[in-house]
Formats: sequence, C-alpha cells, structure tokens
Amino acid sequence: MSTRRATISDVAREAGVSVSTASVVFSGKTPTSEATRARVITAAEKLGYTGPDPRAASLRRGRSGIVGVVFDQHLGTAFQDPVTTHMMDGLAEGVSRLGAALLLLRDDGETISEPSLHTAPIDAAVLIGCNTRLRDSLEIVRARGIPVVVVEGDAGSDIPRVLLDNVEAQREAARHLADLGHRDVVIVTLPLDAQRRRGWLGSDDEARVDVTVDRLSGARQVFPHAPALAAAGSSIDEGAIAGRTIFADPERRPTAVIAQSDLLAAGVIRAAEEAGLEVPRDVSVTGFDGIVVDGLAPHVLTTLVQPATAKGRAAGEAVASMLEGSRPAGLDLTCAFRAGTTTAPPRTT
Amino acid sequence: MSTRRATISDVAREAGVSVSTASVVFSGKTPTSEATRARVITAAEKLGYTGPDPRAASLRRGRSGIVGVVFDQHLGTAFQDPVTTHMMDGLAEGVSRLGAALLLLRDDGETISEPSLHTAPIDAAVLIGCNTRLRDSLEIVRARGIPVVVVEGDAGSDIPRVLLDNVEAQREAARHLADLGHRDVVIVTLPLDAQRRRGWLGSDDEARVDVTVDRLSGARQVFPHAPALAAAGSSIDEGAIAGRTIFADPERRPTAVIAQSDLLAAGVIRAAEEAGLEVPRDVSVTGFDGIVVDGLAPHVLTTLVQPATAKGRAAGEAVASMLEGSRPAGLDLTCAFRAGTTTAPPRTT
DNA sequence: TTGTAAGCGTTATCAA
DNA sequence: TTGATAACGCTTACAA
Repeated sequence: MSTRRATISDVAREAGVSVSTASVVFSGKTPTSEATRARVITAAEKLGYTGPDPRAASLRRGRSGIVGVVFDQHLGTAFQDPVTTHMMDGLAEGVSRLGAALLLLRDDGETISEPSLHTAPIDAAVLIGCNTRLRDSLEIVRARGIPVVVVEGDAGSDIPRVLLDNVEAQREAARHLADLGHRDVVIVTLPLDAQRRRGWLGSDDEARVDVTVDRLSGARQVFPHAPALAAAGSSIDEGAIAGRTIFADPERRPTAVIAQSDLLAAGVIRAAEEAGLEVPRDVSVTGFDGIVVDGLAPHVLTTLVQPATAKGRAAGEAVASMLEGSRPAGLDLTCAFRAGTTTAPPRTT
Repeated sequence: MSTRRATISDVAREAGVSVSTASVVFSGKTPTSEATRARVITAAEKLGYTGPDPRAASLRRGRSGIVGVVFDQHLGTAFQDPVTTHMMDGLAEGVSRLGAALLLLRDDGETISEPSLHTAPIDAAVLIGCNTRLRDSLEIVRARGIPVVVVEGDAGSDIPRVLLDNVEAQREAARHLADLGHRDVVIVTLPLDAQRRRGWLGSDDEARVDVTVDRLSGARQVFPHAPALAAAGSSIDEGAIAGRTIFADPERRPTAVIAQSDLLAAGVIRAAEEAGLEVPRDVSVTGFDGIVVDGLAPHVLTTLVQPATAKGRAAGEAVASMLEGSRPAGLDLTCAFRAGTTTAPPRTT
C-alpha cells in the first residue's frame, strides 16, 4: 500500500481518455458521451479515485470554498452564548448558496501557529465580536485582498457590515421603564473590552466594545445618570454577580435594572430573588436578545428580540454576493420590543 | 486596480533574487543572508505581497492545515449543548500543536452544495455525534484516505476513537440510587436516533445512538426493568417535557429519575417542582456530564462529571499524531461520580 | 464530443 | 547562501 493516491491522469490513462475529458466527467461542466463517462467512472472506481484533490482544484480555480469566521475569544466561550450559536446557524445557511464551509479562526492577537488569519485558505472572512482587536484582524484580511463582512462592529464606511439598531432598541426598553414610572435605574453592561473587568463604570468612555457602547448610549438617552455596572461576560452567572452587587444594600436598591443581554437579565432576576425581592413587583428587569433562556420560567423577560439567525444569514449572504462580484451595502436589522412579565410600575412605598 | 495580486516571483524579480530564495525567506526553512532577506521583505512590502498563497502552498506541501469536524445536526443545535462547546474548545487546543484550524462540516446525509465531506480540503477529520449516519461519513473519509478520529462512537476496531466509560459511569450512578434504597426508578434517555422521537421505549433496542445505548445499558445493570422515556434532545426544556410525563400520575411516581444528561436532569427537577414535589425529598434525580447548568442553583446535581474538554483535546491530539505518522490507540476517558444535593433515600411513607 | 497545452503559485531537490 | 528546475494535481481556453 505504499503507492501514492491515484490522480486524475491515472484515471484518464486507465479509461483511455485525456485528462481534460476525465476532469470534465467529474465537474460536469461540459457534456460528455454516456460511454466515456461510464468508462471514466469505472476507471476511477478501479483505482480508488474519489474525486479531484481539493487543494489542486482550489489553486487552479482561485477559490477554496471556505469562509473564515473570526472570533476574538475562546471558541468555547463564544459558543456559550445562544446569540452566537444562532448566528452561526444563520451564517452556515447564508454561505450555503455559495456552497462554502466555515473555518473557525480565533484572533488572539498573536497567533504563533498556523494557519491563522494570515495564512488560512479562505475566500472571504466574517468578523465577529467587534472589539478593538477587530481593527487588526480587519487589516490583515484586507491586506490579503480578501472580501470581509463585519457583524455588529464599526469597521469604516467601506466595509459591508451587518448591524443591529442597538441604540434605538435599547432606548425603547429604557423608555418603557420610564413610562412605567421608573426613575431609579441601574444598567448592567456587557464586557467593556478584552480585559472584561467587572465593576461600576466611572465613565461611559470605558466601554470599547461597539455593542456595549451602543446599548449603553441608547439607555443613556432616557436615563443619562443611571449607574452602570460592567459584567465580565454574557451569562446568567455574570448577571447574578452583578445583581448581588446591585441588591446588596437595601437602602440603595433601584426600582429597575436594564441588562444588556437576556442572560445577564436572568442572572439579575435570580439575584433579586435571592435578596428576597419579587420581580416585577419590587424590581423590574429588562433584557436584550430575545433568546430562550432555559430555566427562566415562569418569567417572560421584557426584552428586545434581535434576529440572531437573520444576522448570521445576512452576513453569509453578503459574503456570498461579494464573492460573486457585487458590493453589498451594509444591512441594518432591527430588534423588536417584547413586553414580558418582568417589568411593572415601581412599587409605591 | 485591475492588476492581479503579486506572486512570489514578482517579489523575487523586484528584489533581484530567484524565486526559491524568496520562498525560503518567507518559510525560513533555509538560512539566508540578512541582506537578501531584507531586500526580499522590502520588495514584498512594495508590491503588497502578504505571503505565500495558501492554496498553492497546500498543493505543493500536500497539507492544508485544516481539520474537519463533522456534526450530524444543525450547528446551532450542536452548539447549544455545553458538552459540545467544551469539546470544541479542547479540540481547538488539541490540534493547535499542528497549527491547524477547524472546519465545520455538517453531514446531513445528502449535501448538495460543496465543499462537503467529499471535497473539503482537510488533512484529517473528527467525527462527532455518533449515530447511525456516522458510518456513511466514515466511509467517505476513509475512501479519501484521510485520517479520522471518532469521538464517542463505535467505528470499528481500526479507527482511533476517544471514548467515555459511559456504561460503568452510569452504572455507578444507578448503584448509588440503589444503595440509597430506590427501587422505583425511571430513566430519561438522550435521543434514540436521528428521528428524535419522544416517548416510552418499548424495547432498549430502539436506541441507536451509541451514547444513549451505553448509558442505558449501564443503568440496566442495576435496574433491569426500569421504564425508559426518550427525550428529543439534550436540553432543560426536553427534560421538563419528560418530567411532566413522568410526574403526571401521582399514583405512579417513581422515587428516582436517572437522566442521561445534566440538562435533562435540570428539566426533570423543574417538572418535579412544578408538580409540587421536593427534590431530593420526594424524588431523587441524577444527571450526566457534570456541566455547569446555568440556573439550577441552589441544587447541586448528583451526576457523572465527564472530561468534555479533555475529550476534545484528546481527539485533537490523536489527529495530530496521525498526521505525524503514528497510529494512536484509542483513548478511554473516565467520568467521575459526584454526589450532589439532588439524591437522598426515598421517602418512607 | 474529445484532446492539446498552458498555466495556477508554491516548495523541494539538487547543483553551483 | 543562492539559483535553476521540476513537480504538486487540476481546470479551462481553444483547437480538432
């Protein structure tokens, strides 16, 4: 078994046809007679040839059929967020018209090993996560001349991007709370930057991640002076940590909490209940994302439902059309406000 | 801007050296004088050459630096399970010594679009999920002569695989319940096959997925006649659905439930509480996986802690060593029993 | 419908 | 330390 794998020219020789004919039989790009086709197939089977070597084909064609998805954190961490997994689902679907597969790439600043963003055989890239590191990744990809789409991040005007109306959506939720009569509100934010420091914000400028910044600014339009507390990630446990901080002092409890994600909101609710508070009677809580939080029942979160799958699909389709030569405009997706059972007027004491 | 991208020979010409010299400057595989090196780098920068084209390099080298990960379900669904995401994390780490990236591939039986398992430029493959479809995927990959590792599935003796001691581990949990005095037990299983039908099992033979089969058989060694109820997936909600079925009839409530995953167990617990039962006083529940179930507190699940990340890492390392020429033996990982607060002796009525 | 021939951009080998 | 040259395996004008 030390013989090398059969190539298309082996098959052609065996079938008694030229290589180009054999090639065409496999690609189907040119009609062939049934007889030669059969001969080629038979020869291929005999030699154990399973089809063109994708490496050679991609060199020749100038396409690999692979789209890189770039994360700025551990894959495990990224996938722990349902929004990300839904987006991946949509992305997979979106690039499928291209027949492309997704290559997981992590941009951790200094990748020693290959293939990194520098060397991966990708036809296009989708950048996710969108913090400050995004710029570097973007630079690498652009230098390589690879089409790129950015999801929820500011990439400069000439890069197609898929955006959410984070500012407006979050403002709507804040407005909802204000309309209910809340004045004493605390904001729980997503991570501020790659450091993921927990704690109260001294200034809104500390937030560097676009999503965080935008949602914060939306809330600020209604509650300019509400204290903001940063979480280190988007999870129920992080929300609970923030919630415990918020509800620690009975004297200074807010009447409502604006959480920048549903997972955070679920954690805040849990912390509230631990502190003996009833939601929404004692404290109202809003989330963001509109995901199904496994384990939150019977509460129905008041939240902004974002089209996570659509976001991924849009990114995938944008990539597909760039590869087909057009320059897609960015796409702005909108979130839908959903009133749930976790908000109510503040208790009048 | 209509000029094609610069190639290494453009760079060589610009720098006044041969292509082979330019090539080694980039690969670093052969020493070069500092002077030529600098000339080449300068020329590359001037021409906007960002390094060798990965497609050409991979053709020449016979390696793409990509490892395919094959799922048998929607990516979104697969990633909803923390065990999978942890495994992906480990996998990413395991292949990193190879410097490989992960290509997400879905084997949905009949992939029309490319690149599929048939055509993706992968150096090796890791098969996950392990149901009946596994066989087909395996066949495809083997025909291509690509090294493959199977995670938690029976692939025939000559395929390296990473296995868990599902049978023994589950038996240990069952034994724990029996030792506590439980006799009236119900088993909630993971999906039986690709159909994912919910409901009571007529016969254990209905289970086709290896993990399900093994965990069932472990429980059977202690409780040969316990009724088994199949869930349609591994989630809290699926567990709750099963739990509601189990606790529907107050006359026939078991004193303990063996759930084949932690998520299912969490759902069963929720259903029990909905039915006015207290865990573990009225009913004991065991899980499997040892993941952190966001939202389960204050309960600590009695469960089998599986090394999910290690499983992925082992698979990645196995792939790496196969690519380096050796034939790794399969690896058997063991689960650790963890007694939590969700099991207790049955209530003596 | 089939064949000829020219690359695709690299890297490995070997000689200088 | 550098250079000439031959693959790597395939696809696609273009010609027959």
